[in-house]
Amino acid sequence: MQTLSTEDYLKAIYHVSQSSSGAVATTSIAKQIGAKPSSVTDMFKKLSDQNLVKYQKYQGVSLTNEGVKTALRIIRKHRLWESFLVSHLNFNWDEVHQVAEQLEHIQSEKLTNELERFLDYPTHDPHGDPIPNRALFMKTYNKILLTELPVNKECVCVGVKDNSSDFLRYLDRRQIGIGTPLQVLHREDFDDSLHIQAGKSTLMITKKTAENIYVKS
Amino acid sequence: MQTLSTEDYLKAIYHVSQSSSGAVATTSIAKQIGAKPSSVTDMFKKLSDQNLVKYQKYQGVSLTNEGVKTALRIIRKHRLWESFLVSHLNFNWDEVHQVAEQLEHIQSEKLTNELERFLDYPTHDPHGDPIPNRALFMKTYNKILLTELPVNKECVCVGVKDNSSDFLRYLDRRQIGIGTPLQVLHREDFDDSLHIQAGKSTLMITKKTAENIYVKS
DNA sequence: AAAAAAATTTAGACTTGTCTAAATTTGTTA
DNA sequence: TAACAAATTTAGACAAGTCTAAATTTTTTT
Repeated sequence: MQTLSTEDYLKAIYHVSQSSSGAVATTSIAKQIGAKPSSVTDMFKKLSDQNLVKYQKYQGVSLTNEGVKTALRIIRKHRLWESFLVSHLNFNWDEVHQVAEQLEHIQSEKLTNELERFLDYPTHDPHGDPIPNRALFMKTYNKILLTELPVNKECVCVGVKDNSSDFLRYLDRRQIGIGTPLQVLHREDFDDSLHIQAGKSTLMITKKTAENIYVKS
Repeated sequence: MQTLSTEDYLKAIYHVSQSSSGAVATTSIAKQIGAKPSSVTDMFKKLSDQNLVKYQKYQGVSLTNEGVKTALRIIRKHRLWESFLVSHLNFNWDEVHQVAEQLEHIQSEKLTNELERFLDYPTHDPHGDPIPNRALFMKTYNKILLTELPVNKECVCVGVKDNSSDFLRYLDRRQIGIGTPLQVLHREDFDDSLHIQAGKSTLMITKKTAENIYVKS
């Protein structure tokens, strides 16, 4: 049974370890959590005492099996709640994160499993991220960034890298969402901007936009 | 913006003040919260500093208007979540309390209001307790204890006084729930036990049971 | 490889909410 | 109404989680 704080740390460590290789550094967690590095060191020690991370002074941490499981349980709840908020409570995909950050800490296996059933066992959340099932297994498809897609190849938007409200609302205005069919019509060599087909409309997006959109073909 | 703990105290003070008159005593809150009286005194001072209660040393507390509002906002969330758990997530009425105790602290007006809409503006929770609406107003009907009902008068079960699992599961086994039509067929003078009609079956209940069932006629 | 910079840890302090034990106030009873 | 009992408060301590400032280790640069 974890405290709110340890759960936040485990989740942060999991996310950082996913997007970089090797041990997770003190500073990266400090940034993610919004705490000072000294506080992070303190917490690393506590997590280590509980065998949730492997910690060596000055060398960062890595999650143990138990730590991974705990992190995935929280991520599972987070993404199930996000799905619920969007599908039944009229939240937009840029509004759900803050509330899900709270809901992910609710302790009740029955609640989580019943929520999953109620939502009909969703495999991905509103941002396209995979939802761990009861056994904490999740289906990841072979997604690539839109920048890596060959010109004229058809694909479908399956997720985003940047989850900021600014970006998500921008996509909303461009009518791009999870499931939208996309196709690169032309890549401009000058500034790497792309002319794309998005659903029924054609539009221009910058390189920065394209490298924050995941697609599968 | 309150902490988990202050919210628990405000709710406890509200509940105790509803079931007794005058100021709320330190000990009664200590019992309700499961803390020592000295801790309660500390918290009374903090709540008083925030103008959520009126506190006079050795004289207990009473909620200010702001304190009542805060308590009702928590109770509103608690009862909405209980309703959700029972109506959509297959929880029984004796299982919801513990989870709702956690969910009631989630901070998001949009969430609360959308949940209320999703549930179609329920006026009472699974135990028959009234749910404050957005304006924190709640409809209380003129309920009486089953012990006070005249023999042969028809009525409907609208709530329970004791919310323990033991009692609620007992009622489940007897097939008595919110909305069940009840009628006292005979009151036994010897031990105050009652023969009642509950829905389609007749059964005997003790005085103790009858004085924990609310009905309206 | 020495010096400088960056990252990390330690030490000591603070806040919140809790506790125990002792002191004080209120109430109850003889 | 004096003495006792019960309720309440105070004083001092503790745990969790955080911070700042200083010390230490690692990494990078010259």
